Order: sequence, then structure tokens, then C-alpha cells
Amino acid sequence: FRKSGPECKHCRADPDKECRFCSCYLCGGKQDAHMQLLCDECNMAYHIYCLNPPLSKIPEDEDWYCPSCKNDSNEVVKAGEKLKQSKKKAKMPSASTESQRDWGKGMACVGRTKECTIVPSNHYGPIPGVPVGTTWKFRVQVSEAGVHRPHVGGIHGRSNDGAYSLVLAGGFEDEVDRGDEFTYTGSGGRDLSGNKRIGEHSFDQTLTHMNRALALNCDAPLDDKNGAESKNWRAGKPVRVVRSSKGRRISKYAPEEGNRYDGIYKVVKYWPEIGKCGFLVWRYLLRRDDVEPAPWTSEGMERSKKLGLSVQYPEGYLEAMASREKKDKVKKQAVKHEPTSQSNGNQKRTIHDAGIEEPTNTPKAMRMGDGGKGEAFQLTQEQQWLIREDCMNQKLWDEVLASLKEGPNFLKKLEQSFMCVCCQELVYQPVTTECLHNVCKSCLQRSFRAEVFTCPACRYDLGKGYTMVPNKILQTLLDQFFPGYSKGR
DNA sequence: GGGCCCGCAGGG
DNA sequence: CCCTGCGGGCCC
Repeated sequence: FRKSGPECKHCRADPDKECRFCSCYLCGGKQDAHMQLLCDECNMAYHIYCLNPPLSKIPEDEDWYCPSCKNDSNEVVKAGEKLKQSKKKAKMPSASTESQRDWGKGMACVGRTKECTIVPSNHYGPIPGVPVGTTWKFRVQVSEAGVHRPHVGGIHGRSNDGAYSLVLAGGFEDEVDRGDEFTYTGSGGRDLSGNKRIGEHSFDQTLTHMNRALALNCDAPLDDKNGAESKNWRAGKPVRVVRSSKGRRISKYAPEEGNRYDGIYKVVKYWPEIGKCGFLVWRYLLRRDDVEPAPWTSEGMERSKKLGLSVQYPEGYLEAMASREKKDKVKKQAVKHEPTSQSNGNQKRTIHDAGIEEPTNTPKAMRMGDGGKGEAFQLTQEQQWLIREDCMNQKLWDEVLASLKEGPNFLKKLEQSFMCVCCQELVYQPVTTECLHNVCKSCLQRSFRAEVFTCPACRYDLGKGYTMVPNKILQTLLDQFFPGYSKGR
């Protein structure tokens, strides 16, 4: 019963004619239809007894390939050859579809333009200079800031160390968010075929990779069978938590727009369970443990306001959006006036968005109600007083204070100005030298141990007997501006 | 409003 | 090198 049998073009389905296309490809005979094997690749038929060597019966299990299709032996890549890449590309959906889509535009496929270097990628705890409440529009910016480095992944960690950060984006309906406490779900168990990044749940999760990493944050011996609970939850490793506006689906603590850094949480416990998706998932309970107030508390909102925090966009993004909108409008006009001139090409976008009008579409950040500029950075009385007291650094402070009006950029400037030339991080227990440079005490000590007694910044001779006195005032100030930055140093 | 599917960054 | 991934824009 070959499908080409009844209406075969080659033999016109004549039962008396031999045909190698609708019957046995080797002998052409039409007899013994029940002993004809169909090749799963080319769909040709073969009498099992015509094969060389012949088969005694129809194989029952898996697929069968005829002699000319079963040529996989030459696919074995010989040593030194490189066929893999093309194979991988051949597997990508783009190989089969004739998609003309332009992937170059937009934020979906861009790379980083900067990288956080003030701390290593396996750094636990807050990123110096990034206060709770800082919000970025896109994940790639969160990565650039060093707060959560993966572009897509929800957990950043190492399976033999721990997790450094995670993003709450409402990926699982059965997660619970109470702000100071929330449940989170591990990764894996999804069908990523078709080059997808997220997909349907289709198998059980395991406590490996990032799931294992996050479990290691819990202050309890690892148990990849039943999970574990810490006796002293605060003793666990700190996790930076970012909430995405996508989480609004299931959480009222998610920001209205973008991705917001909400501070440090600890893993209280973790356990396996059957999720709503019907497969086993690993679940985690996280609890907040941070000195900085949460963004949704009144204290936190006041602080965000004081720091002038608002959603950050990539450089030139708002401008690009605005000009694109303008272009669209121009095109629309053109279509209106000379319908024939623009009607070809691939841009059929202009037709349907017949929205009228004017600047109603200004991006959100522009209508923050603050005159468009963002607030200046506010110093507390105490900070102003301390800065005046730090007279050795007066010149430096004058420079830094000039950028107060730039709001959040003030902190960036501050960070640059008080970076240690040795370790390239914000100075810790700073020694302010006679030549007016600031160096970490430990960095300076290291230099002296190496018998180098000059200022690391300008080579001014400090003298072998130099007494290193940390600048307490400066340290106090930096601790206020960059809460938690000195943790673990 | 839902499906498709890309480069990229990270760990291993 | 390989595999993974709680993004994101465009098309239908």
C-alpha cells in the first residue's frame, strides 16, 4: 500500500508492470507488499529479501534507512576537520525559513557597551554605588551595571560556589511575593527547541547548575533530594534581587517599568515540589536582609526621591525612539499625500497605525513631573558637615560637588574620584597622602612590603617610616554614599 | 496578543 | 568548545 501506488506516474499503476518507484526499488517487483520496507528518509520501498544482506523479517522497533540513505559513516568528523559549526547553523531555524527579519535593531540582540569592573563577576552583596531602587529599562543595562550579569537567565551563580543575583519576572504563576519575602523557582525543565530562550515546561528540574548554586546560598548542608532549611537564615550568602515589571502579572511589588534593584535577600530554605506546570520544580524561599530600605516602603520612596532615581534608558535610546516616531509620522504624511510613492518595499507598517496626533506619546521618563531634568542629588546636613571637615580632600570634593546637579550621576563621579589606583576599586580605609591622593591602607601596606615607599599615584616619596592613618571622615562618607560596599573587604 | 527566534553572556 | 537562558522586537 504505497501511497504512490494507485496513481504512480511511472507505471500508471499497471499491476503487471515492474516499477522501481512505487514498488521495490531494487527489483521493481510488486509482489509481497507486506515484505516491503519503507525507507524513513527517501520513502522508497525495498523487499527485505532483496537487501544485501537480506533481512529475515520486518524490523519492529525504530526507523529504518535504505542503503543509499544510511550513509552516516561519512558524517563522522575526522580529526582536525571542522564541520561542527555548519552543522550547528544548519540546525538553527533560520536555515530552513527564509526570514528576512532585521535583527540588528532594538534591544533584543544587542551586546554590552560597558562592563562593571569595580567588582568581580562572582562578587556577593551590593554593587558599590548602586543604591536600592536603581531602575533600568532593559536587562542588558542591569548586566552592564554588574547587578545581574546574564542577559536572559534568571539566576546568576556558579554551581560549586553560590548564586550572586536573581531576577523576579513572574515566570511562574505559583510564585508568591510578599515584598520582604518571596518564593522563587529554579531554571530548567523547559523545552528550548527552535532556538528559544524560554519555552513550555516539559520535564522535571534538577538541582544542578544555577539551581544548585542558589541552594548553596542557604546556610545548611546541601541536599539535592529533599531540600534543606537553614537554622540561621541570615548566615546564608547574600543574593542581589532585581524585580522586573513583567512580574506585575503576579506581584504588586514589581516596578511599573523596567528592572529595579531591590536589595539583598537570603535563602531561608529550598525544596522540590510539583509545580502548577505539572512537573517537578525546585522552589526557594528568600527573605530580605538589607540595611537599605525597600523601594516600596515610605522610607524607601523618600530615599529614591532624594537620590533622584528614575528609570534609566540606554544612551541615545529615548532620542532614537523619538526620532523614529517622527520618521513614522513623516512617512504617514507622505502616504497621505502621494500614496504611490512609498507603497512598495517591506515597510507596510505605516498603514494601520492611523493614530493621530501630537506629543501624546512622550516616553514615561519625560513626564516625571519634575520639569524633565531629574532632581539634583541631595546631601544631608551631616554629609555636608563631614565634607567640610575632610579638608585634605577639599579640592577633590569641590570637583565632585559640582556634579550634584546631575542627580544620580553624582555617585558615578564620586566613585571615579575616590577610586584607588592600586586595586581600581573604591578606596577602603583610605589613607590620604601628603601629596593628596587616596589609597586603600591595605594597598599601601602591600606596596611598602614590596619596599616601595612612594605614593602609588604620583611617586612622591612618603618615606620608609611613614605612618598610615586612615581617613575616618572619608570612610564614613563613602559608607553612607555606597552602603555595604566595604562588606567583605 | 501570541508566536517566532535572534545575538549574547555566562558557566562548565 | 559546548550548553543554557524569568529578553525583546517584529510579524501575523
